[in-house]
Amino acid sequence: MSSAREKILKTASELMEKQGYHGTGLNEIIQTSGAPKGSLYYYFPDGKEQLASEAILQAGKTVSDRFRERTAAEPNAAQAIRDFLYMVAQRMEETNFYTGSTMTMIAMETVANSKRINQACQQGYTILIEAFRDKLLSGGMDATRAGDMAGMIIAAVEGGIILSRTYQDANHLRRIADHIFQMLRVDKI
Amino acid sequence: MSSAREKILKTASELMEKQGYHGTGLNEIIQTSGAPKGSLYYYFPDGKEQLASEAILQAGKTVSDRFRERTAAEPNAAQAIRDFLYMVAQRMEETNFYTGSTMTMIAMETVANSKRINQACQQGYTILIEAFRDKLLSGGMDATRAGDMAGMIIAAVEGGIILSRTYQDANHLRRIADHIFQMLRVDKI
DNA sequence: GTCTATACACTGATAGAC
DNA sequence: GTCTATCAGTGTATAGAC
Repeated sequence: MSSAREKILKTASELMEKQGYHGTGLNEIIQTSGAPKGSLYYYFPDGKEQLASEAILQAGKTVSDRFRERTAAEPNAAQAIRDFLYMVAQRMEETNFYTGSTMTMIAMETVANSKRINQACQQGYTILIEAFRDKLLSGGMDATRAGDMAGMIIAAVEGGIILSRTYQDANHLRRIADHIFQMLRVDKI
Repeated sequence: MSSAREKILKTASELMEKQGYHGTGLNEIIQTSGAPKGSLYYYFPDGKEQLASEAILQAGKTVSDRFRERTAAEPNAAQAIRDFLYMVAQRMEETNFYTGSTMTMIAMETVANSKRINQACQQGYTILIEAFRDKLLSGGMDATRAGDMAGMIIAAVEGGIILSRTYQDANHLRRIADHIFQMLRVDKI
């Protein structure tokens, strides 16, 4: 895998997470990444749409992989999920609330315009929901409820990230995490 | 209140709800609204930033007013909230999932760039959360829990709107609504 | 209050040399 | 693979006539 390609993709992901799809220019991506300008359309012949699609998919995979890693050691699913969300909250604080959800913004911005990006967002969310669902399954929750709850959790967390980012206060997300924890304790998993 | 000013504000609100802040141009707003072009900077001397700030505040007020109206007749708070959210879900279906949250996208896009817009978003969310909190209070919930639950509900609903919009399926939001209903039934309000 | 015209930066994208 | 130069279009914003 080429280094220039990786740098461009990583920078695009970070900038779009902070400023959104339309708020991030290709020139800005090139300058920030330090990658050679001629490389952009060489590695991403379909331009910005392709770049965003790949950035979203990568972001979804990265988060779900990280979730699986960080929660592997904790068999208590409720506890594991809360711990992970607290980690996300702390990361938001450490990054001036610019991080948290690469997908949310791009998903909202581009529904009306790009089928391709929309499909990438759907895949990204699906991967993420599956990771949470699997953790609930491993805790002994039945399949139907696990799928339902995983979707619920992702929705609440996305909302919590939005509020935390808007109010610049990660405690909104932490309260969501606590609530999810209480909710899951009922299932004794 | 001038008609041209209102038309510009309304159109800006609708377009930004669909395409986001950076995805919506001032020329597009003028053309779509049919308002005279010379009026934009006459009524909004601070340009796009002012326009977005006012659009957000108005959107927050509109939604919270509508919530208070539609839920006034139903004394059961849990039922009232669910009914309202089902109405939002139906409206999303009727508008090709372009509606649902004027604030979310703009809030996320502009945190890094505009203090003014960010404050408008905070106010908008606060107004909205208060409307839900008041309904819970009127149902007999104690103040601390009502404030907490209102924030939780808004977060879950925002997340539900994001998923519904991304997957083009309003049932994501309806499932959230059902879950909130179950959750509130525990409080017997 | 509304009009036209326009300034100037920046956008995504392409061409052709090396 | 990477470079430079450049395209046409659009972005926000302003000036000055009416």
